[in-house]
Amino acid sequence: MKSKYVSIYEQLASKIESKEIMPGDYLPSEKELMSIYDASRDTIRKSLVMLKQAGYIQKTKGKGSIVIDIHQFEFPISGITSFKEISQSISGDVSTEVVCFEIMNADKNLSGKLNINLGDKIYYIERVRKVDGEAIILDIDVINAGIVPGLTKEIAKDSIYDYIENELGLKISFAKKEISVQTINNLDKMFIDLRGFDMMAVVESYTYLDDASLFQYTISRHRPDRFKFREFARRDKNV
Amino acid sequence: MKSKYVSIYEQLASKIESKEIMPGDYLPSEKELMSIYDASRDTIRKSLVMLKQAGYIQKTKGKGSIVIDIHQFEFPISGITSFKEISQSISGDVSTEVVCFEIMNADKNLSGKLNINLGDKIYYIERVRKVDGEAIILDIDVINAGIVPGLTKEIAKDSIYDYIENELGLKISFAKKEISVQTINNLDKMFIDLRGFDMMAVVESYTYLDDASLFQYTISRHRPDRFKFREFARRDKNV
DNA sequence: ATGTATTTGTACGTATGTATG
DNA sequence: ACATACATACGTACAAATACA
Repeated sequence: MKSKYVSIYEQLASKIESKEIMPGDYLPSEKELMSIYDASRDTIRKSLVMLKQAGYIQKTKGKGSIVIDIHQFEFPISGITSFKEISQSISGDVSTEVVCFEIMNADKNLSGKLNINLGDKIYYIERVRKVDGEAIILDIDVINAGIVPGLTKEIAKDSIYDYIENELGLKISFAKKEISVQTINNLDKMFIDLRGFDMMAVVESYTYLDDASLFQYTISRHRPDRFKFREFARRDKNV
Repeated sequence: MKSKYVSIYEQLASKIESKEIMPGDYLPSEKELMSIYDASRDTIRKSLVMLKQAGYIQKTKGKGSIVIDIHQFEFPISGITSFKEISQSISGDVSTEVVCFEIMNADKNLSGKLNINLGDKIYYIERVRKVDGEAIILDIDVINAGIVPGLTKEIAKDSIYDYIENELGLKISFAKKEISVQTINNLDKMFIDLRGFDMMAVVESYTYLDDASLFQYTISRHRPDRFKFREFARRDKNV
């Protein structure tokens, strides 16, 4: 059962996405929204906080909530988004090839990354992402098999996140990410259509479930000409 | 006057930073926090939402709020942070050289970036950032002089954000950022100690005040071996 | 310049629902 | 079954910033 304030957030966000409410316009006041959606001020304000954090609106005391123009021309790449989810907004033919799928015992390096004991079961997966037939991304996933059991090569070819959330019913909650630029390595040379590039944009992620357990360490290596990372940030974190 | 929930957030965050409350520990329950800080549940929950968004804690219904270990080893580079603020957490000798400071009329390109009229007054500033004597970052700032008047070369050498917030009393509120990797250009060759690198990590930012006015467009070009961008992201945006 | 209405921000209270142990 | 803890949703009151007559 979805909560009321999330539902109101989604309705307002979709009105903004569809340009029914344009950038520069003010939303109805909180009082008006209360009667429009038959909700208390508390509920409306929670929806507005979500809109604010997501970069849809800017609130000003005494004035109102204005729609800002961040969302109109591009989709966000930041946050926690699976490749399958991202690929839906990419124009072009997208495919995934699973070039390595192993269940193994964690060595010293990998057990450290996942904060588990030496020898614990993990999945080690390498996937190449192709856009319009060109191999441009190499994803290396290390997944704690004690938390995420039953993975198969077929699932890895489709969407691991989909399996975790919809088959296992687990909730992916938060991630720490680190972006850097690194010189190419042997895996890049083997699997990526490098086109002469000698560096790769690298996103390392540690991803956690809602019980704060770390289940995944990912290295995502992108050919630099096809890499773009977008972020919406707020200096003032108040709610 | 700082609000109560922000003050409680700061107290709890500092207890976490200082390891008085360790990762893995649970915070006192909301009920207990109410009596500790003599506050209502609403106020406590606002503080906890801030802690959650900032990556300090994970909340679980029925259990409590556990401290997670994201903040222990590193500071975030993401968000809206001035170079002066970042440099305080860098070990090493940091300096800034203002290699270009001009007030000029916006041409077609720059007026488009700042969403102003052709010919409006802007500041165009180029700054080289050195760490331990080595030039590793080139920052190019285009600032709307109608919104941020009175800039000087001296201010640019110190901190423009400091001037905007503390001298002009304006509030920097949000930014849209885009990270990419680009081949070096003539400015890089002129000002950066390239050490043979032929690409740069580039962060483009559009930064806004709290009245949703766009005042700054920045291109920050980093030598790739010294570039690192960290983000904390949540898949579930509820408040 | 002043006062008033509007709008958002903060703080508190109460009740009920849902997940955990 | 029960107690505990967080989540949602309703309400009230007042403060602070803004807009306007």
